[in-house]
This record gives sequence, C-alpha cells and structure tokens, in this order.
Amino acid sequence: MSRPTAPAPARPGRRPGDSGTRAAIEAAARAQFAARGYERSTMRGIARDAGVDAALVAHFFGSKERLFAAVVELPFDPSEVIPRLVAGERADVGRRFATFLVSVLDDADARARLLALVRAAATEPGAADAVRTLVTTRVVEPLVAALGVSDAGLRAGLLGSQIVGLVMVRHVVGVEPLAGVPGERLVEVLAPTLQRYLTEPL
Amino acid sequence: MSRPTAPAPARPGRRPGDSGTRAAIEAAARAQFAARGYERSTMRGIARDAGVDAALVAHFFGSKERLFAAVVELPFDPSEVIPRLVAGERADVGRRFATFLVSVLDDADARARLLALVRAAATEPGAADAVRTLVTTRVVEPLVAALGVSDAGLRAGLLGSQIVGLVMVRHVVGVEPLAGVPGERLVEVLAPTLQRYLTEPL
DNA sequence: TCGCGAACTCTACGACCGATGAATTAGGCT
DNA sequence: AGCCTAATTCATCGGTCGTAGAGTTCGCGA
Repeated sequence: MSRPTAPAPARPGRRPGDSGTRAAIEAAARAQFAARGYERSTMRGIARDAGVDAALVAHFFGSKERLFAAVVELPFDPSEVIPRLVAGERADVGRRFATFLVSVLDDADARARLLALVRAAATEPGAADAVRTLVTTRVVEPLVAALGVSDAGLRAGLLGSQIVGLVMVRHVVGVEPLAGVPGERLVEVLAPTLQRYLTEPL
Repeated sequence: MSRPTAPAPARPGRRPGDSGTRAAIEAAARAQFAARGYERSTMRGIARDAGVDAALVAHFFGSKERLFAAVVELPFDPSEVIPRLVAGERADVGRRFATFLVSVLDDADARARLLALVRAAATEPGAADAVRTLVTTRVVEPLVAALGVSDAGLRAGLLGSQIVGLVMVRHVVGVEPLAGVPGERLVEVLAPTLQRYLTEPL
C-alpha cells in the first residue's frame, strides 16, 4: 500500500506502444495558435496541453516557427474545393463561395484553423510570410487559373480581403450584430459582393 | 578639453526646459504598436526609440496596457468625418467612404494608427476589447444614427469587415497585386461594395 | 539477444520582459 | 531662498520564454 499507483510521476523514457504523442502535440498547437495567435502561444503551454515535456516539442519540431509551419494548414483542400465552386452556373458563383465560407466558419475545427492563419498573419512577420505563400500558391493561383476572367489577381485579392475582414470582425473581435447573424443571412448578404468581385466588371 | 561634450552620459534628473519627452514616447509607441503589433512591442524598445529609460515609460503611463490605450486612437475624428461623408447625394456615399479610406491609407501617420488598431485587435484580448469599444462607440453607433436605414448595425459591420480585410491583405500581409493597386483604382473597385452595404437592399 | 535509434524527462542557460523603488535633478510656487 | 512636485536614471526583482544537453526508457531490426 506504500505506492497506490500515484498520479503518474511521468518518468522519462519512451512510452510503450503507439503513444500518439506527436498527434497530441499537433492538436494542442493548432488549438493554441488559433485561440491565442502566434506570439501568445508558448511551446511550454502547448506541451502542457499535450501532457508532455516542453523539450519534446522542440525535439519533434525543432523550433516554434517550424512547429507553426508544420501545424498550420488550410481548413479545406483547395484542389478539391476550388474547381467545385467555380464549376456550374457562373451567375451563382458568389453564392457558392459565400455558402462554402459560412460552412467552414460553422465547423469548430475548420474555423480554428482559419483563425490560426489570420491571427498569426497579423502578428509575426515570419508567420505572415508562411501564410502569404501558403495562401498565394494553394488558393490564389489556382483560383486565378480557374476563373478565366480579366484582373483575376485583383479579384482574388478582393475576395480574400472580404473573407479575412469577415473573420476578423465576426470571430476575432466579435462585433455585434455581425457576430450573431445566422449563417443563411450572411450568405445572402455576402453573395452579391463576392459575385461582383469574381465575375462582374470592376 | 578634458570633457569634449562626450556622447551624453545621460545623467538622471529632470531635463531643463520643455523636454517634450512624453510626446516622443507616445510617437515611438504608436510607431512600434503599428509596426509590430501589441505583443511584439516592448516598453524597453519604445523607450529606446524615444531616447529614454524604460522606467520613465512606466512612470508616465503606468503599464503597457495603459500605454496602449492612451496611444491608440482613430486616425480621424469620426464626429467630423461621418456627417460629412453621409451628407450629400446618397447614391455616392459608397464612393465617398472609399475615397476617404484610401486617403487615410495614403497618409503614413494615419495609416500607422489604423494598423496599430487592427494588429492589436488580432492579438491581445484586452487590446481587442479596447478596440471594439472604441470603434463601436465612436464609429459604429454614430454611423448607424446618421444612416437612417434599416439593418444599420449589420450594414456598419459589413462596411467595417471590408475595411479591416483590405487593411489586413493590403498593408499587413501585403498580398499582390492588391498591395500595389493605385488608390484611384481601389476607390473605383471598392465603391460599389460599400455603396451596397450602406444603402442598397441586403 | 543485442544494440542502435527514437521517444521521453530533467535541468539549466541566457535572454528578455514588465514592473518597482530609490536616488538625482530641475521647475515652479511661496 | 526654500520646498514640494515632477521628470529622469539606475539597479534590480520575479517571471517567462525558447532552446540545448544529458540522461532514461522503450521499440525494433540484425
């Protein structure tokens, strides 16, 4: 009775079996980057959330910046989504984008990833670079290619600006009444703007 | 010749005359908050930029958060600007807002203040609160009152989202080609969106 | 079975941060 | 002239951060 299986003193050494620790760290990092942004997230805090020593995070990912780059990703697969949204009736493309945006924002996990992107881009220059190249190569360029209209780059930028602004105002700062508007209404309201940015004369 | 006015050993004690130090600190703080955001700005760095000991910053402003609150302000006077923009031909109100936005973004000092607002709102929760109340009381509410249309709160939020998004994409992250678009073109492109958000059926 | 490498923890270093308290100097009121 | 207050620096405290290094435990291929 001297040692009644105490609260796990966490001895060193490898864990038996597939510990899934790496995935736990990634999940904790994603959550913390989304909730607090890059600067306020700490490797120690991420390690604590993952139930792990901080040095292990460094061991796996090398540095905080590399951890961010490894963990941040788009909440969807653009190579699947973009063709699907662009195809079909051209007059409805704005509404399709708006509907898709709202669906991403409604899913907690997808929203967290998008928030991590936006918040990090606003703070750390290195993270902003990572985000810019990620978005440029994976979203803007395919979109430009798929659209096949003039000024496609500018159009993609405008589309992105409205999306980023909505995320900031609605989910980061939380300004009412925008933050409380139901998704269907948001689609209605946003669709014409996105439609103009994507297809109508500028 | 023993002391040839050496590189200013910076002795303690009050400086003779009107030193203007407080204003220098405010300017340095504004610049640093705009350039790096709240988290990455340090009182020590601000003090260094102002040519002053870090303790003096704390002496004047009490804490970093209070310094931010004291220094962050809108780059314009809403009580003067909003009536001016809303008055006049209702069909041009979107263009007037767009023109004003671009003029703010073209002025280095005004842009810095706006950037400080947006970047801080993205990172620190306390700063986000300060920004939200500032914007809500000084901009959104007067604008809602001046507009006199239905759904005015939602309209103001949408307007703000497009502005914030543009600032983020064009000036914080710097996505091309949007970042390089000349002001006049930006006005053209933005005006119809803002017009719809402000006056047309949603 | 043996041994290498990967998964882990512990410890600690060096840097920086925000804040405090005491000491010094000047302005301004009486 | 004398004194209170404000402006200013210096020294330092307690805390946190990212990261490196050394040691421990386990999985797995030879």
